[in-house]
Amino acid sequence: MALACDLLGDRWTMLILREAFYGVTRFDDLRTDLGAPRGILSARLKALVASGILERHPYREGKARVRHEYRLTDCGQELALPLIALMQWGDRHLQAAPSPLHILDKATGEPLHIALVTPSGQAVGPAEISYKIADD
Amino acid sequence: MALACDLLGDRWTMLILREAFYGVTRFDDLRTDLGAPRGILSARLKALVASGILERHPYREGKARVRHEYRLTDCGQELALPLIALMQWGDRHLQAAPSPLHILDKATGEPLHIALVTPSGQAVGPAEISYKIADD
DNA sequence: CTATCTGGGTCCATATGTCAAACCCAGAAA
DNA sequence: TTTCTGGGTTTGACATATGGACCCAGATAG
Repeated sequence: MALACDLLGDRWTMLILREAFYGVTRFDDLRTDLGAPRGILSARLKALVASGILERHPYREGKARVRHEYRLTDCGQELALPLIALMQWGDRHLQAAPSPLHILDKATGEPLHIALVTPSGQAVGPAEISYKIADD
Repeated sequence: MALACDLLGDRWTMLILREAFYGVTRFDDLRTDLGAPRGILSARLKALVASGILERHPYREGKARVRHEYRLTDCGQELALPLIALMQWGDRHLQAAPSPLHILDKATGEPLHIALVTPSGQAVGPAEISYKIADD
């Protein structure tokens, strides 16, 4: 977890990933959306690629020359849960503009929220949880 | 969410909160566990208190003089979900020492993991999720 | 009464990170 | 041949982090 914090624990990385989930994959789009300096953005993207969260994909639009976009890998996709958890916490506890992103069940359209579940997929309330430190 | 990142998105804050969940509440204990410089720790704790995630509680041990400990508020307690989500992601994807903390169902002892659930408490797989941007 | 120890900090000089603006490069268009 | 544009890297001023020295209060020792 210290590693995860090292990797994600700076002002921009989480925001870059949020944009990636929104589908923003191009350098300049990220830059204008986030207002991050080019140098920082470049460094963060490089680090995220190096750690396997993003992948650099070449693409070409019409007959323009080859460009690159940054796509989430599977590993990166799975960061959705922590990110959504953080977003929902922020929406509940920070009196800021709530995030406009709603997460819905594809079939029923019900809103979804983050919780702890048993292996069989049943949610468990905060009161029913116990923590245990492994011996090893 | 930008606010949440601003608040939590630095190298130490998450780690401080992890310690708080482990039950470490005193300045010097935090300092030795994390190896963080005093000044930073002091500043982070102040910020976390100011934003309502921690509370400063006076206490006295025997007849020593009054000290303070930093306890999670309710708002801080709810950060457990994002933190656990991040921890589980790190355990799965970062080849680091896995965190020794296991999260169990108090009744059955089953291991719990983070997921998205419907309002009725049923877990939903990643494939069954749709995202929607609010109009407003 | 003075010296000293300890938890809980603050202060300060330096190393590191962040920022904005300037520069570079490749291919397409003019 | 010059200019434009996406996608960067370099540069040098500025902000933040770091670790060490210093401070303060109450308890205890001499």
